Amino acid sequence: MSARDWVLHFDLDQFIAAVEVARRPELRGRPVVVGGDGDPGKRGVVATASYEAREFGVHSGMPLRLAARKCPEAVFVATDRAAYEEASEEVMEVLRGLPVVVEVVGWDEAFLGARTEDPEALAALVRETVRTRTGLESSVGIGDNKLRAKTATGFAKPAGVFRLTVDNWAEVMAERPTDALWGIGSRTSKKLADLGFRTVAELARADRDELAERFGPKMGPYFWLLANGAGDAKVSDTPYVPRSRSREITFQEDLSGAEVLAEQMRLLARQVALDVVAEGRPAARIGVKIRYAPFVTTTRSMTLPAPTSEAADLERAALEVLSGLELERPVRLLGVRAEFVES
DNA sequence: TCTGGGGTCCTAGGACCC
DNA sequence: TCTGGGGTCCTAGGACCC
Repeated sequence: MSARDWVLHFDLDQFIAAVEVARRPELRGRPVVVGGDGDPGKRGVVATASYEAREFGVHSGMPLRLAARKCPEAVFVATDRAAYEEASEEVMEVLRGLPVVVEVVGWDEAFLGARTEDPEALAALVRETVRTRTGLESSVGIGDNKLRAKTATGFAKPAGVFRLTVDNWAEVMAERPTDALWGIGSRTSKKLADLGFRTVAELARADRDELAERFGPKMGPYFWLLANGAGDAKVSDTPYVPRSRSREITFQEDLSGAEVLAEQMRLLARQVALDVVAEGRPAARIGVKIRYAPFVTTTRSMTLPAPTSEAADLERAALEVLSGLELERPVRLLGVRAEFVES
């Protein structure tokens, strides 16, 4: 067997719940639900449920209130971003100590590039090293590109390894619905079904021009490539450069009135301004998001007269954009986003 | 839905300019 | 006016992911 390039997709198992259990060992083996401020009576959704909680039908994105009804004996824990960022950084450092190129793609995920004869042995080494150094369980997908590695991880979980390449892509994926593909969600899957493409195999045989007609010049052909398992195989450790920074808040009680909302917007804009300064690059655009009580969401944005990192400028711009919106109806969410100058 | 928060990228229409 | 054609920028919204 000869050495060749492989893409591994590394993914921590139930990451957020695992971090909470690690610092509160008495939670091990119990249904744990992390989300919001830990009060299932309040507005908020599940960030991560432990496998024990998932047995009750609790999953990410589910309203906390509903999770509490499905699993009354669950332990509800507040989200603690700083703790997850710290744990994530620790794991990524462990990965960087291994003979792989590490491309971080989220708190709990990274692509690993490596040349090896035995990718399963490498995957086992990665999992074992992370477990002994951090106590966290993980799964690894092995592929000949990022799409297949990422997809493989879904079959590797929990605490396993799975290989998906050109050799078994069709065998594994052909009869699955199109939303099994990374990048096709429920909306697109439904539209594809309306065109007669229900499975990955059907989409793989579709006419690219027809897809471009329906989904646009980039997305249409891209969906076809996904169905055929094609994709980028380059793993890069070049540091990630963010395009934007945003802050948003869902109020526990709906708010309304120009003054009340402007005050909330000032607080959000100041936070974003701090994020912009920390980033060390000026913002070129400011966007405001408002969600009214019936969950109807509107966004408005403006290009700044000149790129800036000044808190006063960003705050003024956010308030100006906000003032163009209907503010007398009950509002459940306000958000603000700063977009950086393209680099 | 009782529906968070932080991101990315694409699309399409209108404005504007030559 | 019986109103070309192409390029670029701006903006709102859609879709997806973790």
